[in-house]
Amino acid sequence: MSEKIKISPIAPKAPKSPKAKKLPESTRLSRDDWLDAAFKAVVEGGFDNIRVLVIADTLGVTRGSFYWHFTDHADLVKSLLARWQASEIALDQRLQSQATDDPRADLEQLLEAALAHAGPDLENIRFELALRGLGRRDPAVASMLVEVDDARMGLFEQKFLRLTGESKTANELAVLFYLAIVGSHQALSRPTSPPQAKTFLQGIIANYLIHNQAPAVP
Amino acid sequence: MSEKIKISPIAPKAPKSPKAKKLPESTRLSRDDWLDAAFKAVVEGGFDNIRVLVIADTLGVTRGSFYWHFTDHADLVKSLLARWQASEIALDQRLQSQATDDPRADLEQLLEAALAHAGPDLENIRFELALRGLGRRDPAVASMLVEVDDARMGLFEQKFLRLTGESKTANELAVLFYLAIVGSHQALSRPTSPPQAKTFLQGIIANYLIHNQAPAVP
DNA sequence: AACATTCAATACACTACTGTATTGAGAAGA
DNA sequence: TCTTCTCAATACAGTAGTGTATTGAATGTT
Repeated sequence: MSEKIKISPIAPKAPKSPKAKKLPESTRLSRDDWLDAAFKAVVEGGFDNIRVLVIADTLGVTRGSFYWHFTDHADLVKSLLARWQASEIALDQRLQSQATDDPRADLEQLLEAALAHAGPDLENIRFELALRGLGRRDPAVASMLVEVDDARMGLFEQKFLRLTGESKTANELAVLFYLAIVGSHQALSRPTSPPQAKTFLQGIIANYLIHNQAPAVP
Repeated sequence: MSEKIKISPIAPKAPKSPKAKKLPESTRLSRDDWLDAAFKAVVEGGFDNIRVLVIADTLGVTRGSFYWHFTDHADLVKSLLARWQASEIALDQRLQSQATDDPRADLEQLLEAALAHAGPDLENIRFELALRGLGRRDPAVASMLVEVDDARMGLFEQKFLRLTGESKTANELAVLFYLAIVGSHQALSRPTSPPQAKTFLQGIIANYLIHNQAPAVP
């Protein structure tokens, strides 16, 4: 073995960073704790903001912890993506199981889920937007997003079909519905967006696309 | 003066990178050349992908050139943003001056501009999405985007007002129109998006929001 | 030709990271 | 108690990037 190492730990004192944030009362960290912290990093600065050194600081530990829970940086990102996708699938299934006999009510609920799913500080929306950003450079991520989007579109289309009875317009309305939701995500994620913005956008979309209240124009 | 430097240029030979891309035939570089290269870097990998060392390589020069044209990295980014905003304002003014007496035709043109403005390989759309990503972390960028969005919304609203004659629905339709456009940007920027996707989305938006062809649902 | 400007190359100093190997401390079992 | 896991700290090595100071080569200018 190599003898190039001779560690003399002079003073293994308190954790050097006094700014350690919301550590769950000096417990050991789990893999999920790291994933949660990485999630927040993404929400705040996109996927390029996942830096294990920085996250370790915010968790109040050193990178020694990280490399025990994960093999490397890529492993962290991969796990984060997997966890998100799984939760997304679960949400879709939950929504599907909650279907009623009123397609309009169902669509309202889907809309509510898409916008209210935002979570505190719009975390989920911001994460998803960051994810779409990553998808623009990473084909694997892109195809994952296509899957998720297709699943959602499937739900939309199914409801609109029951509403219109006609396949083509159902598809078109579903597309428009999807575009409006994605657009809302962008709009809501703007730092200056007021709290009532969500209700406002939600109302417009429901009004025009679900309840078809578009004014008759000559 | 300090005597710590003693440079002995052994062999100042050919530009070390044989992969120098589309350099305009061994001319000296201008500030705009750097901005163009930075633009492409953003299109490909977002604003975090602006690295002067890397861009210098693709341009076939060293960073010595960069630090002549720009004071530092921040200067490059700032200039890039300024250039984009200026071109965006110019586009808006051009569109406004091309107004006809048919608000529907005008809206069609605005839609066309918003989607076809894409440019080769959807460069402009991808740049704008990256910009929105930056806006989520940088308040200054965010407010610049609000300005640009407001200007666009102003155009939309004006046209829809002439169409409906009623202020509230005009605003709502303009919002929906805007949401659909931003959503389209996301959809089109997906790597797997086929070329006819633009026409497809454009048709739906025009159909439902400009020509009001939504099917009557009981 | 002499000179000044413009742009680019080089060397150097520095920072911010990742990854690896090893050690250490505390909890859990035997 | 002794041992074994589990998790975290440390030291070290390496990479990728910024910024700065200086030199150098072309290209005008007079």
